[in-house]
Amino acid sequence: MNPKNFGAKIRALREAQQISLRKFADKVGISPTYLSKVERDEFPPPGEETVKKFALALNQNPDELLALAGKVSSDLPAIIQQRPREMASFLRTASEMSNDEIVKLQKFVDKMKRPT
Amino acid sequence: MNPKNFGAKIRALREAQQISLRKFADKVGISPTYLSKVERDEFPPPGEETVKKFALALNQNPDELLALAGKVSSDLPAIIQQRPREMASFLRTASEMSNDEIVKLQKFVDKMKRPT
DNA sequence: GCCAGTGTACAGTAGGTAGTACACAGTCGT
DNA sequence: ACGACTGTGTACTACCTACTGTACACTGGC
Repeated sequence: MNPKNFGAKIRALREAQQISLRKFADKVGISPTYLSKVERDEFPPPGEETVKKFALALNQNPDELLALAGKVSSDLPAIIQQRPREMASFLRTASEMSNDEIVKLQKFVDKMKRPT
Repeated sequence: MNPKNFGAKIRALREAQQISLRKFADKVGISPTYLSKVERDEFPPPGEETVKKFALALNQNPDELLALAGKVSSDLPAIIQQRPREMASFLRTASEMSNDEIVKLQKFVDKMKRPT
């Protein structure tokens, strides 16, 4: 929930790929210093764009990595804003659902997606 | 979509209630100066908490007023973060739905809410 | 024993967000 | 014509986010 172990996760993933801190920093376009602090959770997680670059470089799901960073991809708020009442109500209901219910809901939505 | 007429809306609502700028500023806990600028869209909309106070004082739906301000209530991102993949996927699908489909979805969710 | 590469400590900064204080000008009732 | 309102222009400000540059210490290979 809180972004306490974001950095640790990044470090673990990076080390698993055998990339040096400097190379990785280069790849995602930030300074090694900054990355070092972020990986040791001495600094809070970077901004949305940078986290997305992390996800790309480390083959992770961006939404999940962003969640670990305590953020959400900015397209989601934008979607909510287009139907604020409906989406807010939906999300608040969904937050109380069990996993089973979420699965059912996903299936229902999937069916709507495919024509008929 | 963009918060261009947020201020105008606030002013209209406030005038409809016959409340003076100063009284209203007092009520929501900000300075009259600031409110003046906000109402004329010279300043961007205030922060989340302040907008919620606006909504309360003006009998508006907070989520809708927040949307007009280009924001979302912070509990919604928090909900997304608990199931990032599912919620992100759902929202992106929902953003392409017609109004009819949204209504259908709402009904489905409602049915899940009520036990059996 | 050097130097190339590893990570880290220290000290900053630029830009945005969410406001405030003070002083002023116009209007209205008495 | 005075006081008590109304809204507004000018000028800041404190805090936060998302970083950077420089310099340093340690380790391994040649």
